[in-house]
Amino acid sequence: MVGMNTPALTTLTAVPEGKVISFESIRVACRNCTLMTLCLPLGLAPEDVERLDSIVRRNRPLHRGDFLFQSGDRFRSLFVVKTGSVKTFAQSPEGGEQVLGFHLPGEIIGLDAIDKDAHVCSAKVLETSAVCELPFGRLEELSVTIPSLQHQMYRLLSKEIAHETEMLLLLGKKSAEDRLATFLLSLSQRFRKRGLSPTDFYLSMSRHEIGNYLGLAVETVSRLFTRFHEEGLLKVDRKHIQLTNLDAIEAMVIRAPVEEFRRRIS
Amino acid sequence: MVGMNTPALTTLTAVPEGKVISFESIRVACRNCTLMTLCLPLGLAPEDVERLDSIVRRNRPLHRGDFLFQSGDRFRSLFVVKTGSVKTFAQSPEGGEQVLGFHLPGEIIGLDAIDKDAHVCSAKVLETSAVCELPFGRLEELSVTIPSLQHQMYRLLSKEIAHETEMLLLLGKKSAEDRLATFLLSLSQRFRKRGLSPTDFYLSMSRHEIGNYLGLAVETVSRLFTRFHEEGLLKVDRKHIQLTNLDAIEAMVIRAPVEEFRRRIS
DNA sequence: GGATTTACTTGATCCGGGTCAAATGAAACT
DNA sequence: AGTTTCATTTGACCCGGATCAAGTAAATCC
Repeated sequence: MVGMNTPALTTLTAVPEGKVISFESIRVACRNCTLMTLCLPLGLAPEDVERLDSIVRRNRPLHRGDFLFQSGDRFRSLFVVKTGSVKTFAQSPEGGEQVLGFHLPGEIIGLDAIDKDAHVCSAKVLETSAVCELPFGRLEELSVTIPSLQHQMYRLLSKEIAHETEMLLLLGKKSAEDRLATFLLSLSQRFRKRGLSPTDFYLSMSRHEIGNYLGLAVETVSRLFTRFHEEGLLKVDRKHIQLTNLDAIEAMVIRAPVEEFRRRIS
Repeated sequence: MVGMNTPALTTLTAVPEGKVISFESIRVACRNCTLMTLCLPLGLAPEDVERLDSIVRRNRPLHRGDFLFQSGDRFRSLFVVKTGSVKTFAQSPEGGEQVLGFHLPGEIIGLDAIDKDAHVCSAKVLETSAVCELPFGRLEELSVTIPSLQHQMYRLLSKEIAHETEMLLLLGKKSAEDRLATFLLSLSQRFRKRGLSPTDFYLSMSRHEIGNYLGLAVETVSRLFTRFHEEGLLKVDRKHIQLTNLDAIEAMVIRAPVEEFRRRIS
């Protein structure tokens, strides 16, 4: 109980469980944040980063199972994952749940709540995580006076749309195999951007959550991991993943749907 | 060749094919536009609507097959459908194509291009349509000086994210039957908002395009239309649809995934 | 440490919907 | 009007992945 927490995705955190994190350690300014290029400040002048910095709230670390917000909550703030990981999901009245995304450090959560001024999905912490809170009212005020911040906000929102479009393509067209490969490749690339190993990492989410996210049954996910392992694409041990043939996985994702193609030669 | 064009979705347009539309007829100000509550001006003061109006470009009508833009094009403007309909789609190098959406009057296209400053999908006109063009640079300048416009832009972008999230849910979880029902219900509701019949309309897109959009084979779409017809849910004649039992279709969409539920009682 | 619970894996079976093939029907072309 | 072309429908068949059913292994609880 005193040891390190699950290593899942937390190479950046590595926080002893049970101890309260020193507030000093997380009270760093945006300017010093390793996520600076991933997060909002991208493309802002130093003085504007300072102003943005002044509205950021750095809350104490959250633990597995904690909610950032729940569907229906009044929308007050955007959240940026600082360390750890968070999943977002929509739930239907009957309890059915659709995982919408897994969010790594530097990624922003809550953009879908601006329109209705209420959260339309829930966000749950997957492992001990630190999260920055950006009160949206303040952010909006600020963006009125900082055109480049406004521009970044537009870009951010637009990027989210483009990203969801990719997911639509994934769920609409690709096979189970393609989906898992795409998922693993996405994680790999995101880890790389964060200076972590793109080939050796821990999953902070369960097989069930992966399946739900990809529109697959748990059993299918499990079988695919086994098959990928047998085919030498990766090594799996519980939540520990090593991508031993990243090229093959990339190739698997790249080669696009061939249906139309085949129709044209015949 | 001289008669009315296909009635598909064009109850608002009804433009004689071959004749150039009088520019006067489309050169109405946003303030008089029937789409005002659907489009950007929502929540803007009259004087701000005027300013917005001044940057809107009203191009001559486009015809079936015309592109608003193609994937890879430099991003310059957002587009608002004024009359008619437009589809957006992403294409993979091999020619595979994924329909991303069908856009009706008042709906905005191109929001996913802001981030990369280039279009990431293509937009093709499905029937004779009028489209307003909003040069994004101008729009951004304007939104710096009009906080409420900025707010509307954030809302708009956020709404698009929330909408795509719903599509993810659809593609990730639901059956073919649910998908088509959801699609028809969505059209119905959008027609209602535009003052058109929610139960009697023409489809401007082909079965193939519907199937592609919903992640289904053409044959499946066709069979479902037949089955829905047999079950008395609707009448189909070519592209003409009459929803004769809207309640049943709604019920079909509402009842959420029950898998988890069943697991819990056992 | 042993018991219970929960997560994951593996095998067997089934079915929704994709694929293939062909017929029919509209629309466009000559 | 007759031909070509493309869209849609319908039928037959098949397969990927869901579902059902155990079995196994971790993690959690006493």
